[in-house]
Amino acid sequence: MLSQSIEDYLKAIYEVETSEGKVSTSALSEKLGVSPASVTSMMKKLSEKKLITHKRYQGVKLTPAGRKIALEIIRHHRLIELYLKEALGVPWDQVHQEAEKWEHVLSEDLEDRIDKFLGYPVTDPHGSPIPRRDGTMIVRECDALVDVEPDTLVRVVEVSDHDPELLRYLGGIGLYPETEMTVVSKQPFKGPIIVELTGKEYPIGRNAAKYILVEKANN
Amino acid sequence: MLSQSIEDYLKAIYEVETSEGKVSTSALSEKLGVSPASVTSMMKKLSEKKLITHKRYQGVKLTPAGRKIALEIIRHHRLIELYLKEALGVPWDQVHQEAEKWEHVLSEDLEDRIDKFLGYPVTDPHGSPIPRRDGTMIVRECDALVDVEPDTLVRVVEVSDHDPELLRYLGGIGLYPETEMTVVSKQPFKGPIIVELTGKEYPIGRNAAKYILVEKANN
DNA sequence: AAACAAATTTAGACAAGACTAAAATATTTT
DNA sequence: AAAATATTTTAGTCTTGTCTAAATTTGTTT
Repeated sequence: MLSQSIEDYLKAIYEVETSEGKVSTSALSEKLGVSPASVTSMMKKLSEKKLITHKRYQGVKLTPAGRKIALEIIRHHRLIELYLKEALGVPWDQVHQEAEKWEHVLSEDLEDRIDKFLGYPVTDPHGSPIPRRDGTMIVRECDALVDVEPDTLVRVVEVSDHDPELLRYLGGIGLYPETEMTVVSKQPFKGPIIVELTGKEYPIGRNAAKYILVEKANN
Repeated sequence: MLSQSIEDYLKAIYEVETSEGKVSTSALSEKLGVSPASVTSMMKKLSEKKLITHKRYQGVKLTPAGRKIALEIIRHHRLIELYLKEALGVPWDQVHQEAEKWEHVLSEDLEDRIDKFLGYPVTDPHGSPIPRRDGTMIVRECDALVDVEPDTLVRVVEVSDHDPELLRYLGGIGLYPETEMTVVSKQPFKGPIIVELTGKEYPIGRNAAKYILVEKANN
């Protein structure tokens, strides 16, 4: 059995690996809220357990075994997020923090029951794909909203679940996965991006727009 | 925030206090599966936090603050047990171990949602009363099955949730809380107790019968 | 290419919570 | 009531996961 700490590190490594390619000590340090020194000492332990490969002063990489565990935890996390929303009506900005704790103590049996209850879902409430039990996961082509040219009709694919305040704002304007909207303009001087949905225009900050993934809608 | 360990100790102290009156180091040691020395050192910590009172070589007692926390954890535990059974169909012999882990990471908000979903229930799947949010709990008069005289019609009130095998046996013969049955006989030489329900007779070991609480049915 | 800055690792300390072995106290037996 | 036994506590150690401060390596300037 792996400790909650180890599971958290593996998950963080997976996420950094996916979003940035390279996994540096400082990236993990910031993501996990621990000191760089703590990260290094955990990296040593994970190397010994053959869950990652680590070259001193270069980054870190998951081994297949490490990746499998990371995906199991992420599967727990995302199933729980969706379950809490569907079964108990927890708002989408709150499901993340609840899942963050529960994911580490979910049994395989309960995982299967939840999966079945939800009808073997493919994405969580934020549009993130749910890894399958066998450790595979569907990857979709999509762009960050911040990179989309004005006058494009897009469909929201995924929204990062890490900032509850952003999620509340987006929920408030009706912006969810599957929502279609038009990018109206990008204000100059790093100003906000203006999108139009349900006939109204809303501003979305450049920084927030990095965390909203969209695909071009075939209009 | 209290550690999971501290919560487990407080819960164990509450349970021993309720079932045996005196709370000894050795009782906690056995219940928690840790050495007596570990118990003593934790007792020191809990005393400093004013959650228990501890007289050297005499036992230990919960303070009102300690009892409140113990009851909060037990409330979590029992709500979760019932929720898992009702919402996800987890069999009653498995809900305990799942709740044992989840109880420590359940938020107040989710606790309330589950409570509401279940219609503000009063007992868990084993018939144990669920403490209310304010720390009060209904106590019922009942006898251990092992102490009941033959030829009595009784109603099952509560069954201990600690032995999955016993629960599977009892479930198999249809013995649940609320079930009515007749104590037919007590076999000599510490032999089993014979009960009759749904027209059939079943043996129940003396030891198991200590953990089945019943009340006389007004027949 | 040397100097500076940034990132990473090492060294050493600490808190929590467990352990074993030995000492102290209670309890039971004779 | 003294001896024997059982229980509890103390003393000291270990592991996990964190920290700070200092040393090392890498990357970036000039």
